[in-house]
Amino acid sequence: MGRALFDNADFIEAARALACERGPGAVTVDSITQRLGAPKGSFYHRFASRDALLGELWLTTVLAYQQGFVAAIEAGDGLAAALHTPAWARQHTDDARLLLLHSRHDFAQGDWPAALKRGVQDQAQRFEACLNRFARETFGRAGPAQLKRATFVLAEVPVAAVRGYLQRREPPPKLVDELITKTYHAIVGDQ
Amino acid sequence: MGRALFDNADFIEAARALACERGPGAVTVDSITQRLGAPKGSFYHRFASRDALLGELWLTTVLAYQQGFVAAIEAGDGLAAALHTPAWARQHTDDARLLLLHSRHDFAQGDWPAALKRGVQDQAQRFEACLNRFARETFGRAGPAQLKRATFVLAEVPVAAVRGYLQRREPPPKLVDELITKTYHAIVGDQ
DNA sequence: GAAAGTCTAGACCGAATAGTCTACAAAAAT
DNA sequence: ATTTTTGTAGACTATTCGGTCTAGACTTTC
Repeated sequence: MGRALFDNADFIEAARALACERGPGAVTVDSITQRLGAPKGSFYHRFASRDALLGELWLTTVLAYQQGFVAAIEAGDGLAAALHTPAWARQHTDDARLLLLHSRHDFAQGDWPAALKRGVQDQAQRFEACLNRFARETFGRAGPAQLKRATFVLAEVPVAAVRGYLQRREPPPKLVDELITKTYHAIVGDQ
Repeated sequence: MGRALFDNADFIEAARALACERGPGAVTVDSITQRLGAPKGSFYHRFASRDALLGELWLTTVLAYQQGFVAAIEAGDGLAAALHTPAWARQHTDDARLLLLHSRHDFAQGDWPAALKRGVQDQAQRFEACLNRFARETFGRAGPAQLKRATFVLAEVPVAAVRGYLQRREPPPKLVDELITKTYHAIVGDQ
């Protein structure tokens, strides 16, 4: 055969499924191509390396996640930003498992392609900007302590509250939202 | 030479150092023996497998961590149990990095020796018992919702609050205790 | 319809790594 | 002193995995 039997998305989708089922470590080039019935050459015709594929998978996932978060912050609604994590986890269980159960480092340890590296930097910077903005608006300034408060309330606590359910492949119950909300008010309400 | 140049602890110590510096994935039998200047045969004379060594490392570390936690619960002091995590992280930075920055699964994926498996089960059970006791004493009963509240307040939040500092190899500041304490009161104070 | 470009196909290579095996040296037991 | 036990020593094996390379099939272009 001589014409496209697969496209980039096929490979990424196979990788996503594998990462979700058996963790990022199980995403090998062989396992991807095997699952797809594609030859190895096809893979390397499209992706520079395994890291390139995994990096792309990670970056697109984190961007999808971050979108709603940024929107909530830009709307000035911190609580909505904090509750975005459980909401998103309910809608996109697989992606949430990918993102919140593993660190970026588990995806690609070696040499990311330059384009991806920049993409990740941009993403991290946008996230940081959100935290800064929230810290300023809520605590008056954005020193280290205020930034930690913001991180705690917007990111650390929501992720921690959701993780156990993701591990057991259960949707986070409404109780999670209650815990996040109470924590939010306890920290933001009286700094 | 014919007599013990090394003992079990030497290998475990080398493994701990490697895991702390470069993550559990970098703990290979070769890297351990190389660091120690020991031959491979010496390793396998003492440990059944790489997983056996890593399992032992993980189990001893988690037991050391858990000790203070259990004591606080048995003294009926939930807040002390919640604050045990940052306190322990300050005193045992390396061990804390090991334990709180990686999951048990990162240590040994394959076949744990039976003795270790039982040890881990016992440990998990003791931990679960603590959560149960706290849930009953604090929320009246120990249903799923009360257990989640207990886990959130005693484990998930403290670990989440501390993680960022461990990643950057900084000791968690007092602010962390404040955040944990406020969260604790917000959840426990008015269930 | 010939040439060029695109994609499939999979054998092959080199590095890393868990684990084995045999030889042997020193201490302990007899 | 001799035998047995214990542990050192490291070459060797098997496997897994990322990545390369060459051959060829199909499409597009001219």
